Amino acid sequence: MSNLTLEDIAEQAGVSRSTVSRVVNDLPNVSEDVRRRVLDVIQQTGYHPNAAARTLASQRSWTLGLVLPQSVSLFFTDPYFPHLTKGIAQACNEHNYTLALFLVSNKEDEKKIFSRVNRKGLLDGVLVQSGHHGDQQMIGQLVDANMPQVVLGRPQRYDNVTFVDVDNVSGAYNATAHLVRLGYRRIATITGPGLSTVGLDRQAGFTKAMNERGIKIDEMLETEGDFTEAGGYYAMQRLLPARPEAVFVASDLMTIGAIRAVREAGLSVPNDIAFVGFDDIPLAAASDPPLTTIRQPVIQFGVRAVELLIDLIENGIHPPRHVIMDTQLIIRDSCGAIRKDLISG
Amino acid sequence: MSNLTLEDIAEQAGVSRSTVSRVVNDLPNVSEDVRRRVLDVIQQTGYHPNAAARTLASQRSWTLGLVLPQSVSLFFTDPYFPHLTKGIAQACNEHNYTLALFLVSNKEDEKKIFSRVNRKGLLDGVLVQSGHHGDQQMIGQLVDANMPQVVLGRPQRYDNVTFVDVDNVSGAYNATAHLVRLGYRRIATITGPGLSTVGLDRQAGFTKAMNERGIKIDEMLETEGDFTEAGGYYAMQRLLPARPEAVFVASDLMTIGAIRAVREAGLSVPNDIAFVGFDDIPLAAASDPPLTTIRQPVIQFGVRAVELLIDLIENGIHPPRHVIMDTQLIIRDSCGAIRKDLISG
DNA sequence: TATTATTCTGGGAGCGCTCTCACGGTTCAT
DNA sequence: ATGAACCGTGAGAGCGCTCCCAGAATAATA
Repeated sequence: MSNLTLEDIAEQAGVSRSTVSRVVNDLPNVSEDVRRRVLDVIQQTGYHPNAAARTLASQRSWTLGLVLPQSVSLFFTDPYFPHLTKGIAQACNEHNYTLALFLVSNKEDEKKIFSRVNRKGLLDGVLVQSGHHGDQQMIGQLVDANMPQVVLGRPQRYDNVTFVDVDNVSGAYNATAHLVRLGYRRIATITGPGLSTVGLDRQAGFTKAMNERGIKIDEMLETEGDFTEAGGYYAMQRLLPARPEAVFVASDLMTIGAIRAVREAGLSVPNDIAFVGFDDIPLAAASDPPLTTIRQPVIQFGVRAVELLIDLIENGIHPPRHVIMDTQLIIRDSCGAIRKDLISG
Repeated sequence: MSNLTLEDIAEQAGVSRSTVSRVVNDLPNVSEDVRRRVLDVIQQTGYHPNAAARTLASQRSWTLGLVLPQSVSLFFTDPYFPHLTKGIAQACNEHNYTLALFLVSNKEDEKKIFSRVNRKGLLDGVLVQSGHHGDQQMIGQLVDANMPQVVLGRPQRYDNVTFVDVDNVSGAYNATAHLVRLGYRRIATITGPGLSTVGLDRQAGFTKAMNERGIKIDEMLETEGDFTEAGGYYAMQRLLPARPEAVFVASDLMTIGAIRAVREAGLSVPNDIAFVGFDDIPLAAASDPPLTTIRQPVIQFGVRAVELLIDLIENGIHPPRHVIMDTQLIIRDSCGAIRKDLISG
């Protein structure tokens, strides 16, 4: 049906191709009369401009790429990434960009994907999720290729790259400080993988809060998770013999796993062990008990990243910008705040 | 850097543009000698063909669209869709297609997205998730526009459209039959939304199993959920007064919510009420208790859909095909099978 | 009224590729 | 030796759009 071209519309409206192009792109210098006539023909025929031709001629594809590296195969497990993707997709719609999704699932994929991402005439710019340090290669290559790029999360080396991040340090700090405030002293932490900046930052926030409060950190009370539910479960089993009163866990999903381990050991949350998580995934409020956690502005995060990228595309490469977004402590039951209130009240 | 064209490579290699094109596209009729020479130049210069130009000339974009309608804003809540997306993305990579993601988040979006999806020169074909009956419009429009399309899940009207679906009826049948086999008689069900074929099919399977076993269905034991955790929770609260012995729930996420309601009522799973869910999401195995459920071949499902779509694109529109995939009963603790075994053993 | 500025419109030259066709050079059967 | 068949190569004509530039038409100024 719609193999119509600009030329066809021009003919039917009795004007030139250039004029139709002006109407389609909403440019000035077209008389009201002509504009209406052209618009009518377009309406009647159901004409849509050909995207490839437009891209070729204008050197703009109106398409953004979202690259999620291999370490994010968690994609379908932790609701964080789908949620983020939604924010990004929404923002793309808003700005009339198309979103191309690149999920790297193995080392072989990575090459294919990079050559596709880097191909001229496909993407105007790229959002890259920063994951383990092994993923950083892509970022460097894109810098070299002069492809407009915004990194999601703080990359390992970030001096010449624009990124958006959440203030993980202060988030973790607040979570830990909250536990201290409630009177806990034997506070443990389940960290993220040591290779990720997110994991490291959250651990740093924990350490900072403990140090500032003058609480010594027992090394038996620090253990590493991998951001999965099962990872949280096993981490907690390792922690249990050291008898922590409270745990700051670097993600909600791991917290859910950790609580499962606590239950299995015949203990209860928060009476025997209190928890604060991170992320505020939808399940956090519905968990048993509801999770006290650090909320990230996930949707806003995605939106902001897209805005930065579009700015980069449309206004050229200026000095790299670093946007850090704030988190928020959400108090529910898992930290025992309510119980404490009752006692002190 | 790479604003090289075919012509540049041709010049450097001392051949014509056509020959370079043949080499790049791995076509025959190029002497080994020349091919090597051209390949060398490409290697050295880091040349990549321009995607838009290729698309314009060949009328093929090597890009597939994935459209998730508004009713799937669950996207970031139920792990099912991310998981499916992963399967699709993987298959796209495999076949060297790029995946464009279209998440409809409101009515306004829908128009924008449709006109983008339908635009010539952007997509070679589209995967559309079938959701509520309100979403069916897109499918019809794409048929009208002659856009190659594969529907994910069975659409309302499906005579002239290719789709992939899971055998929801037999899955639900097996789930229910399993509960009957374990000796339960007061069996309830939490269905999906009445507007979705998935929900309806699973309910049909439940009904069929009950009828075949000669068990009357108490209408107090049927209630509708919306595929969310909270929906399962509230549905279960409605069901509790009717005192069911067992419940077949149309999704794992709702099952998790339902179990939460049971616990809050001071009852235990599976001792007081047994459960079978549907989907086998990753959390199902880690839930407390681990969920007996119907596993869907999610990844395979996505892969199959992509294969069908590519076939449609490359070999033209033949009679629509309907692929139905099998499910599998995964027995864990929530159905009480283990307890029953102990009693009978 | 003559002159200059301003608005509208059409023509043309690409954007970087694919694909058909034609042509010289081999190789084969006749 | 002669014609047919075939392979490797290059030239040319698009694919459907944007965007610059040059006229024509109109409006504003002297």
